[in-house]
Amino acid sequence: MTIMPYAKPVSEASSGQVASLASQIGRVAAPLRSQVLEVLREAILSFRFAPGQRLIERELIDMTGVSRTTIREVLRELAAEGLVKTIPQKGAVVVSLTPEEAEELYEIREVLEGHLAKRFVERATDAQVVALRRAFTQLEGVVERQEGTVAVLRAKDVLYEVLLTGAGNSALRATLSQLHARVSLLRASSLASGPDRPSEAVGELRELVEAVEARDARDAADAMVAHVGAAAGAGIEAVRSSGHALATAAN
Amino acid sequence: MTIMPYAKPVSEASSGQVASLASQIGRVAAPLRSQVLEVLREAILSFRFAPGQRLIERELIDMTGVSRTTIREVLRELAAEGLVKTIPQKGAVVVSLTPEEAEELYEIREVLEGHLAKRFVERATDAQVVALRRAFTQLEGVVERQEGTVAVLRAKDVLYEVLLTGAGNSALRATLSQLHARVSLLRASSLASGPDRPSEAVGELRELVEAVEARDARDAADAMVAHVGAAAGAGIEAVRSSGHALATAAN
DNA sequence: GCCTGTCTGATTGTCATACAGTCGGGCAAG
DNA sequence: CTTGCCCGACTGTATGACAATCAGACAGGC
Repeated sequence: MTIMPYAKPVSEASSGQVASLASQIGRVAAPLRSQVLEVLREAILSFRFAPGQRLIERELIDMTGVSRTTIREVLRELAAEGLVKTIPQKGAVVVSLTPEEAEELYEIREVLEGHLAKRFVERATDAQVVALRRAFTQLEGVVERQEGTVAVLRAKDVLYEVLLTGAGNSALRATLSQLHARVSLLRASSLASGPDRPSEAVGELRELVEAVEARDARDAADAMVAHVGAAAGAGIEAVRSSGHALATAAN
Repeated sequence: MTIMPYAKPVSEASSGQVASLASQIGRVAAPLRSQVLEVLREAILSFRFAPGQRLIERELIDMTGVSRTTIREVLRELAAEGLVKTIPQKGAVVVSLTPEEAEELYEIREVLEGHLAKRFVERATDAQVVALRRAFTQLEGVVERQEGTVAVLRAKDVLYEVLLTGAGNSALRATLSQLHARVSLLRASSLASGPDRPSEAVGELRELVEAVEARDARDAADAMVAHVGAAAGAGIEAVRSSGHALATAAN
């Protein structure tokens, strides 16, 4: 895992209209830091770093090839995101959720995603509703054809993306992203989920999509709440059983 | 503003049962970093650093007396909290909210605080309900006696604290704290609020307290939503008028 | 054999310094 | 007045260093 300093001639864009140009020009500027942040975040969420594992600065330096300064700043950001916990004199440790904490997070998600659904119904354009249906159909296909957990997660992400965009509240998007990231710390190696949570989820989401197409905000919110609630049940159940804080891809 | 490195011979305790003892022993260790973080956060929220103001590392170093390493790590944390925005090649700038962003934040607060009220009704002990009433009475007194904005804010904080504790969801607490911090970036120097938002707020909160005492979760949630909604209206209105992103202590 | 005091290595917390890259603004030339 | 160059101010990143702390090994005493 080596990060070439300024390897990719990409640019994180400074702002506004220039952004699009910047990428064409090949201006970089994507601070090394943000690249490292992405790499580590990804590593945590994909469980290459297991929950509870210590993240030793020296090792991260060796892995990434960047300096300690950079690593430390990244660790602060990860800590603020809730993916890592910093123990004084001990350093960073990948967060591992207790069932109680998981429950709390799901509780918040339920509320916010209910709102998300409601807002989507209220604000989304017809095109966005169509996009939602399309994303759902896609997900449905992936689940039916049993293309594997990763594919399912990717399809779900797309669907979520549609919802978040359609709801038009970037603060909500940011908040939910963070919650999702933290919750997904549950989904560990033991990808042996419950019976077949995926197909159940599809059923729940179908309700959502139909409510949205009917432009019924309340039904949509209810469907979403039900969905998250079910996911929470499955997820937390899995955590409780599988010993520590490892769970499944309940959602 | 000088932070004595390890000024207080305190140490942040390692864990568990020792913690309580540690404080007696006077062991600290509160990493310098966290002290600086608090100082800067406070400085931002109290508008000693105005929204939009650049936070130049060198100056922060001079102000606090800590090294650049520490300052930079703190800035990353503040950025993750949403109090500061980092512009590539330009550094940290105190966030200044646009009316739209403010609206988005209030929207989320509305949802989450409605839930907070509901949860409080469902989970709080009788003692906590009494504490809520007490906090409210206190606030009421402060507002009536016109003891000033600071006193009002402090009284509100107490009331919130009771709610958050009673609701028993620490993730919710963390999320809301962050939202509150960001929203309060609106409340700038121009403390000339609307007509008399404070007393209106008291009225709204009375509804809340009464609903709670009646153990009516739905009413409590509604009251809270109404309260936040009103605060949002006042706050955002103030922002729009007072030019940039300065507003009032609407709430 | 079990408990306790001590030593040591591994790591973090913090600091000082250095240097390239970038941005903004001033200054000079056309 | 516009264009282009130069400089100073900062950030982004790297490096080396040192004190403090913690965990575990180790040895000595009861």
